[in-house]
Amino acid sequence: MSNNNNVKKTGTIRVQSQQKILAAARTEFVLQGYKGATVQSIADRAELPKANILYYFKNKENIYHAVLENTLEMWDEGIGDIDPSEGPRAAIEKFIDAKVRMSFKYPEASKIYAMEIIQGAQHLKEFARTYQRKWVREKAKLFQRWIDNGEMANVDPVHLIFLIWSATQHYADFETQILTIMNRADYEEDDVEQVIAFLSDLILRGCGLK
Amino acid sequence: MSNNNNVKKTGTIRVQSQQKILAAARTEFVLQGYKGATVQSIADRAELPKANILYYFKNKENIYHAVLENTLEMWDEGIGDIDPSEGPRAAIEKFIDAKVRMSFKYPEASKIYAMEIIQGAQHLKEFARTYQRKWVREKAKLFQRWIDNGEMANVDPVHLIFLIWSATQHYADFETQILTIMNRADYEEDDVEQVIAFLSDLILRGCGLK
DNA sequence: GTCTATATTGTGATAGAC
DNA sequence: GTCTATCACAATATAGAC
Repeated sequence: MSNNNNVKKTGTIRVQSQQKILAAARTEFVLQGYKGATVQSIADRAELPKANILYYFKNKENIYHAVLENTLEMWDEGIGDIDPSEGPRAAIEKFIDAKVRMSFKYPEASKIYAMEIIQGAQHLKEFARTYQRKWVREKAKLFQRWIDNGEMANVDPVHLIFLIWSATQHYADFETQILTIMNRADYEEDDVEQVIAFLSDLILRGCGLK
Repeated sequence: MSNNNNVKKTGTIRVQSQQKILAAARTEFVLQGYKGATVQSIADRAELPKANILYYFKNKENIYHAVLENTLEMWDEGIGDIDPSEGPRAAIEKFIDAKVRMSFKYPEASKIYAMEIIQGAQHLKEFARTYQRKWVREKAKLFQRWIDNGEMANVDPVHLIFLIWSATQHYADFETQILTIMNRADYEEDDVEQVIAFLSDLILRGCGLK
């Protein structure tokens, strides 16, 4: 009876703390890798005692799982879907647009994902096997139909998807290299639009759509 | 005097052991990350006692440095140079060809490199700042001249280089994902040629060269 | 729900016998 | 040059006081 009235308040602290922990963990996992990121370093970045981290997430692997899940949800939402009726040009344009904006907005999510794949995708083989494979096959079929109808050049649809993935994610994953080469400290407002314009232009022309 | 005659033999063992260690280390660093790869795991993979690893390389960081250097040398050699006199079409074709073959032949080198960049490139900022920046600016100038001469479409040369890098390295770095999506266990002979054909075709057309 | 203290394990690195 | 034994330390995770 004495603490019935602060259930909600407690819940808010819980959610806030978990969010802070996940954000801190994402950064640490990117900078130090899974093994290199210590629970202590995550705690320091989240400005919470180490024991609290383990109170909320039980162990380090659970934190990593939570971070990965979070990342995949983003991947899923951010891409949106392709509307078959709009034709190849609009479809590719929208797809590139969405992926580039995601890369610039959530570079850490892209990096976590990339590292996971590079290291063998131990934690998300199932995701690629089921969800992604299906997604790629569906979209590839759609592109193939457009090719068969003479609406775009005869390019391999699956490799086209890989090309768009790699070219767009590159701006998140290789941020450091790109900025160093361009002699800049950070990306600027214009960069997103410029990259979208460049990639849309080149890829659409490459697909015989310009 | 008693062991004068086996100096050469000893030297060979040294070189052989170092090569075995570097190969094992490269694999471990890719699979487990810098911190996750232990000296013991490298020793096990190289089939040598742990103490021998540290005898040859002093400490773990030195092993990693040696692996990185090795990787950069490959990057350097593999790409070759662009001959300004051969024109944009041959230049881009050769560049794509070289990069794709490298990716399929030395996927681990590409992966090590990618992880290093993603994590902030602490060990090779100098490399990007000096060598790579110069390389990109030189090549970009060359492309710009071709554009100004009307020999190719007006695409941003620096972003074109990024696109070719990302699209080609993708087949090494995201190997796991690509194979899973294509429902295959390994790459096959034909794959290299197919990827080269796809990328050359799309990018050349994208540059107005087809 | 928060935090301190600590048990336990594993790692990098060295000393020293062969 | 090779390898065994060991040290010093850092990490995860838990127990239990508040």
